[in-house]
Amino acid sequence: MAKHDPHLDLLFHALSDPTRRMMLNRLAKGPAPVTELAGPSGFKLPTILRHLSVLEEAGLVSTQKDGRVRSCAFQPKALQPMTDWMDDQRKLWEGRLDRLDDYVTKLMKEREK
Amino acid sequence: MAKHDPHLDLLFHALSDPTRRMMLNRLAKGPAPVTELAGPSGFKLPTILRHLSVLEEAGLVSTQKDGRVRSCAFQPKALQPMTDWMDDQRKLWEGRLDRLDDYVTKLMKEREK
DNA sequence: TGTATAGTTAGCGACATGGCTAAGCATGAT
DNA sequence: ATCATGCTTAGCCATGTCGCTAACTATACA
Repeated sequence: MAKHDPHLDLLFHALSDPTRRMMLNRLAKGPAPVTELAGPSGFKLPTILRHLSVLEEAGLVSTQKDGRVRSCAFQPKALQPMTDWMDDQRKLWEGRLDRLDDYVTKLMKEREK
Repeated sequence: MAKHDPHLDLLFHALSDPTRRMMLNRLAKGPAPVTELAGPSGFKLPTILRHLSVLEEAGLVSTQKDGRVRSCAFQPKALQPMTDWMDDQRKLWEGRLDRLDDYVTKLMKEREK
C-alpha cells in the first residue's frame, strides 16, 4: 500500500495515450521492430520513438538492438502494480460496505430494545 | 475490443496523478465533502477542485451538492473498462504463447521424420 | 564504394496540465 | 443583517506533452 508510488504515475500515464495502447496491442501479439510498430499508426518515426521511450520508462516494453533493427517486446509483468492498486481500492471499498453492514446491524439491535 | 476508446484515455489519465489517486483512496472508504478531500493533501481548494473535475469526467467520482456542501462519492464501476482492456491484452498475450507452443510442437514433429 | 534502410537526435510550435492567488457567490449560524 | 463557511470562477505562470521537420548515424546490400 505505497503512499504515492511514482511508478504508478508512469504506468497509468503510459497507458493514457491511444497510440501507445495501440503499440502495446501490437506487441502483445509478439515482438516487432520500430518501423512495424509505426506502420499502421500514421505517425512519423520520431513520434513513435518518443511513445516507445515512454512505454520503456514505464517498464511495459523492453527493447534490444540487433544490427540496425531495434526489436521491441511487451513486458506483461509491468501491469502488476496496476492490478495491485485496483485490489487495494477494492478492499477499501468492500471494507466500506462491511462497515455499513455493521452500522445497519447495530441499528437493528438498537431497535430490539 | 474498441480500436481507440476515448474513455480509456480519460480513465488512465485520471489515475496517473498521485493526488487524484489519494483522493480516490479516501473516497473508497466512503463519501466525503470537498474540504475533507483537500485536507490531508496540502493543496489549495481550487487545485483539488480541478483534480475532482478530472475524476468526474472519467466517471470515477460522482458529486452532489447538498446545501453549501458538495458530497463526493467513488464510482467503482468506472474501473471496469480498465480491467476489460487488461483482459484483452492478456488474451492477446496468451494467444501469442499458444502460437509459440504450436510452433514448437511443429518443430518437434519435423524432427520426428 | 556507393546507396538504400532503420533508427536517432535536436529543436520547434501548439496546446494541456498542475500549481497558485484573488475575488466572488451561496448557505448556515448568530 | 452580518459574518463565517464551503465552494466556485477567472486568470496567471511554469512545465510537460505531442506532433512535426531536418539533419544525422549506423548497418546492410550491390
